[in-house]
Amino acid sequence: MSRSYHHGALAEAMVEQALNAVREHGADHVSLRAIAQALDVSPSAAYNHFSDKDAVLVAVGRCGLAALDERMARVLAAHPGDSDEAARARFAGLGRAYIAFAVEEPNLFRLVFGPICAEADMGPESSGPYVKLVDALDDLDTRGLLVAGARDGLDVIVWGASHGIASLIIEGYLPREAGDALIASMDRLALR
Amino acid sequence: MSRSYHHGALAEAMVEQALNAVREHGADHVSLRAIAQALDVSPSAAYNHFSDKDAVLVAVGRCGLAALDERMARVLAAHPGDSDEAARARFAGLGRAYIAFAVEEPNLFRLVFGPICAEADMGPESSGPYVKLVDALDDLDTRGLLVAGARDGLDVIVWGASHGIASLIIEGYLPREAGDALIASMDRLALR
DNA sequence: TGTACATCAGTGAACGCGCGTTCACTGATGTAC
DNA sequence: TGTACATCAGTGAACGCGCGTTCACTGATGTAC
Repeated sequence: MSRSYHHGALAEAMVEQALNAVREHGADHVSLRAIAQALDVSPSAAYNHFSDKDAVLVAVGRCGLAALDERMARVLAAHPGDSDEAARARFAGLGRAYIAFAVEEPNLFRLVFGPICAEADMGPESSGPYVKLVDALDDLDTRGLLVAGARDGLDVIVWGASHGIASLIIEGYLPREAGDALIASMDRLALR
Repeated sequence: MSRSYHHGALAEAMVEQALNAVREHGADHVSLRAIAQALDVSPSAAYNHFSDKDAVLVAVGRCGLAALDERMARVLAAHPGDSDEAARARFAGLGRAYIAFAVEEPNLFRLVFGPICAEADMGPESSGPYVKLVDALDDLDTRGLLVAGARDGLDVIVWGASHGIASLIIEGYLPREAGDALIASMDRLALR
């Protein structure tokens, strides 16, 4: 009960608090002061752990990216096995997971793929999600499930299309169903 | 020279000034006061013409959307005619124009497709760019240039992929060449 | 076990800022007779 | 053609705000001897 002078894990607590604030209000409307206040800590306490506000947001972005990666990992785990069917399911599931993440956590999605995190070399190309997509496509290709000649550049199309449709959905330009339509169309165009 | 009391066309001038500010610094870093100052006008003058700041930004967004539409119209005009080749060139050109707009005017692109303009029912689905894409795809389809069964849902894929890749390029997650790669891959997958 | 001291992680007051917006006002313009 | 008046489009001062960040400080903790 007694609040000790030293918080003990302020850095983690601030990131967690900031994460919730971002999820709810978007990264643009998060302030260090509000986070500090929510944690009953002085506004300047953050500076013992972070160089500035953006550093906190980047940490939040890392959490967001990890959450996306975890969703994708869960999908892979849900469709194990060596069969062609499982390989197809993994591919479709990854796309759905990406879009679901955007729809369910739009503010986090915007932060993760927005300018603040982009500047922090936090690129998804070098991390989990992209690697999982590449692996899934390679798997399909190895199994001869891709249309002839389709593999080349397919990463970029699939990522781009998923990302674009996710963005357009969360801004209200496309209906939610566009996500499923995309998966179906990609299957039809690239898989045999 | 003599600055008259009445500006004469303040609304247009503010939008133009705001447009330049958005292009240069991004919509997030534009302030009404700075715009007013640049036009040698009091900070409150804007309120005779706009209900609030967002109204100015929406007007800027409309300009941005018009600029995108004009680019696309220019591409169509550059490839006139009834031949299959022209139809393919129009389709590829539209995609390239979309991505070029994003790359050359990233801040405008972000504003046009961002939350502020999305709230203002300024959707591109109901306006020039999207209609041009649909027409180009219908044209290809009529000519029998699409892979069998590909037309359905293709608008969404193509728009989504273009939008996603454009976004990922301007945030630095994909290289510029990804745009051309996308066009090539879409041709390969959907056209015959 | 006790003590001196360095370091860590907080405090809280303040700086300095720019912002969107409101308000009472006034000069300029247009219109009706 | 001249005059009265309504309306339009500005002014400029002020309100009230929250923000990121700095700074000198101090209480708590850990370590060496």
